[in-house]
Amino acid sequence: MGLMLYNTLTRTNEPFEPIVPGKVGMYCCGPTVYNYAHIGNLRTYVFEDLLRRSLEALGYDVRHVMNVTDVGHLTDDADEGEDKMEKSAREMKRSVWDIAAYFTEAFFDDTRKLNVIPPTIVCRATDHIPQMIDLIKRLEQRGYTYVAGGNVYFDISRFDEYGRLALLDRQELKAGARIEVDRNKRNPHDFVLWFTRGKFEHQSMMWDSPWGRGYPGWHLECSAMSLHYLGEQFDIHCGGVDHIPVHHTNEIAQSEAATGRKWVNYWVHAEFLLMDSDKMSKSAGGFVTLGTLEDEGYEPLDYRYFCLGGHYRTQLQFSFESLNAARNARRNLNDRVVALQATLGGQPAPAADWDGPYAKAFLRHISDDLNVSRGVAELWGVVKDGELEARDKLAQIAAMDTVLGLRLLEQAMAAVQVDADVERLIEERGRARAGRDFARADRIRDMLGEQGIVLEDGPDGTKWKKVSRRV
RNA sequence: GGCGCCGUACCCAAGUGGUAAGGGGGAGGUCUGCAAAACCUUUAUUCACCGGUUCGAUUCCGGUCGGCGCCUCCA
Repeated sequence: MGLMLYNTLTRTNEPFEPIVPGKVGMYCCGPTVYNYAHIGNLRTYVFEDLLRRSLEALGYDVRHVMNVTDVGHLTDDADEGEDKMEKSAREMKRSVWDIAAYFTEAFFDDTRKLNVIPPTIVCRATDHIPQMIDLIKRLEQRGYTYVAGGNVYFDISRFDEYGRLALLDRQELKAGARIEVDRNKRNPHDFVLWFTRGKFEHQSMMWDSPWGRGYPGWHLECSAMSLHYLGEQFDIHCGGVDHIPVHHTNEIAQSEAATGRKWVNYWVHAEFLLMDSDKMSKSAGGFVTLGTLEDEGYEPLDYRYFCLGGHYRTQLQFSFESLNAARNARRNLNDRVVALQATLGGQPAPAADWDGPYAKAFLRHISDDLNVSRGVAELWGVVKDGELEARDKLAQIAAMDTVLGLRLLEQAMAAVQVDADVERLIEERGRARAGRDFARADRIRDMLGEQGIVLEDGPDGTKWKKVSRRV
């Protein structure tokens, strides 16, 4: 069954056809490492992970490239703003390099906790300055640049297709609506490819270039690195919707001007997470991180499950009430999968089976522009099915979870690891109950409860299971 | 001002030109020393509002009201 993907370039759902059969080149805009990622940022990375896992489930060999922006990102783009890295470094009294290393690590800690598969290649902007300089040279040779006030600019008037992705030609742009127009620019939408020294004081990350010592413009790195790692044409480029009008628009201009050909086939954008009917903003401060959630007693995968509840192209309303619902749902799900695994009596979890009816339906929904909430409904369907054998259920669950990434089987296997001491205590409690020594029986149950072992007395005797800690 | 998106039960959230997935929460029941769990049942005659097209619209079109995003920091 073919994958349909919504392509921002055409604003329609299109059948996905890779350039090379069976292989997918995918570039995702990564974090700017001057602060922790907030959960809104993280939603996008969970979405990208979902896309990657879906492609793999459909049999594609995915080359997933993600950048880490560790330089040259201004608080505004008007040649006036402060460099975010420098600002953060000053505030934390550390070097920009330390800041970058620290927050890069923090970012990957978060994504690992969210069970996001690491990209095939992670590339740092500062490791690819030569590629960026080469790209500017190519643009210069083809006549797409001009130098003004010490900076090298991209001249959008030379690129006819400029703004197609964002439908900019259909907009009456209010240039300078929010910031001062850079007087060096011939067109308000021209953007800087290379900044030279002297623009800002105390700029510590600088490199030599044909245009003077300085540093690259923000958009340049994504073009330079994606061209470097994925070639002059590749399949998918992802990012948040906020990147459509400027960042991705400029990336397209740079890349296609340099190569003279179409660059990316499918542009796929994730919508925002909203906080109190407002988008969550990193720069505005007061944002919620994964650490905040953990401090509140949530597990990272609760947040992943929460993200899976909505479609990636619709704004998702965050609230602790909703996150609670997600946590409860995931606990129920985990408990049920543990119960299924327990019936296998210590045998390993069955291998993923995509041929079952639920798994098939799941894949059909996922293929429909990643309709994951519908997919999750199929997961519940198989879990609650009254006819299927536990083994069949688990095999289909295993298949679906390769896409959902909820670690369902791993947790189930861990939970059913029988601890001899626990078994012994249960037997002891059984004897106490038989002797109607309920005080002693309850004491044992409480003790086990503290270890996350829950007992359930039923007609067939006492069952027990390990559950996630109830906070 | 321009461009784009959205408005579904108590909450989150899918979806379709032919009569509303799923989860959470709530309610009732079975079971039980108690509890928990499990299981069963139940929870939108209705999809912001008003018109239009249609045999039929929540789904298409127009308008109104409300919300959100973008228009050079943002995932």
